[in-house]
Amino acid sequence: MEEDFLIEMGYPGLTARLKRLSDLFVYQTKEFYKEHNLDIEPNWHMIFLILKKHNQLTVMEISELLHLSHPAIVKLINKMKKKGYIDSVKDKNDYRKYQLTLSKKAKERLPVLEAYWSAGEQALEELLEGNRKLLEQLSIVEKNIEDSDFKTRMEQLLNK
Amino acid sequence: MEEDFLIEMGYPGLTARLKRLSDLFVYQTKEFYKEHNLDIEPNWHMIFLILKKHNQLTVMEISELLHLSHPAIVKLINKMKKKGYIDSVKDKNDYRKYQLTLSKKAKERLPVLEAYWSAGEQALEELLEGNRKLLEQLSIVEKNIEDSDFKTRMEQLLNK
DNA sequence: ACTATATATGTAACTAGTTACGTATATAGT
DNA sequence: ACTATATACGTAACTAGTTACATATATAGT
Repeated sequence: MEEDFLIEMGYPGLTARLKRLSDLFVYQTKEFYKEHNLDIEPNWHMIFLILKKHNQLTVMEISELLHLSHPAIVKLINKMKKKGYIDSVKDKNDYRKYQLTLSKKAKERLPVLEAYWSAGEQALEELLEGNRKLLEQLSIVEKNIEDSDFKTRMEQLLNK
Repeated sequence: MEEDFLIEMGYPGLTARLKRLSDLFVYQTKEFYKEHNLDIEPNWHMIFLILKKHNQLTVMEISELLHLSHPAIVKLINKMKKKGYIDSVKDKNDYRKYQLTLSKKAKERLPVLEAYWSAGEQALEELLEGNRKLLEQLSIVEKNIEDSDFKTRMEQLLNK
């Protein structure tokens, strides 16, 4: 491996390495979809899966299940609606909410999409050399952040 | 840990988890700096360190050492210049290049900044429970991508 | 010396997230 | 029943990266 200063930096290089790797996956997946004329975007995958499992969810429910902010979900869902992959009906018991489901078009497309997602999953398995250590290490960090977040820890360590 | 669908997804949830975690570090570090009235941004750290080590670099050299695109570096450097942390002089042998160095102000600020960076590094060590497994697993993925990138692998696996 | 190609920097439009704020509706307390 | 507070969704402005394209200068080939 040629010189990579983010690796050389050690711990402080981690944040940028996480982003760099995530971006690489996103942009290459986007290219992959484009070349195969799939009319979807990389981060729609999680919405397809979550609605396949739960059938019907609101923006806030998706936001909580994914631990992402609700405006992130709103933007995602709006794009998917525009392309006809999501149906949205006003909740009859609570007029603030919209119940979201996969459209007929989305359900029909699923088998085709799953072939491409499967290739992506296998490629990732190759890159991780067939083990889940990276996922496990991430889970450890995620769990520890729930106990006490990064900023809180920095503040405490600064006052020592 | 309460339900987290990105974790439940397994491999396909990885991309979003990397971004989610990176974003959390960035936004909390930004807050941390703001509350302590440090006039810097989180990703400037790597520029301070790389120029401290190499003394003088061009945009392209930084871009290559960090494995980031050159426009990313241009934006970063322009902000740092505006705040007076970077000096930039036209190269006398090659008028396309600008040689970048840390300004006097930057060098004077370093000892103060290092105390805050140290708190960040220790907080990260806590979150990783004092081992470098996450960094090592990332290195494995980064190395494998150099051999054959994610998209190439997806294409090959799709045609099987 | 001239021309073609390569390199360094800069700019525009994009991705996928964030926080801060606004508006509509629902719920709880008196 | 009225009012205060909480919740759901939406929008704006931001972060930190990307690719695609433009321009200036340098270098190589004839």
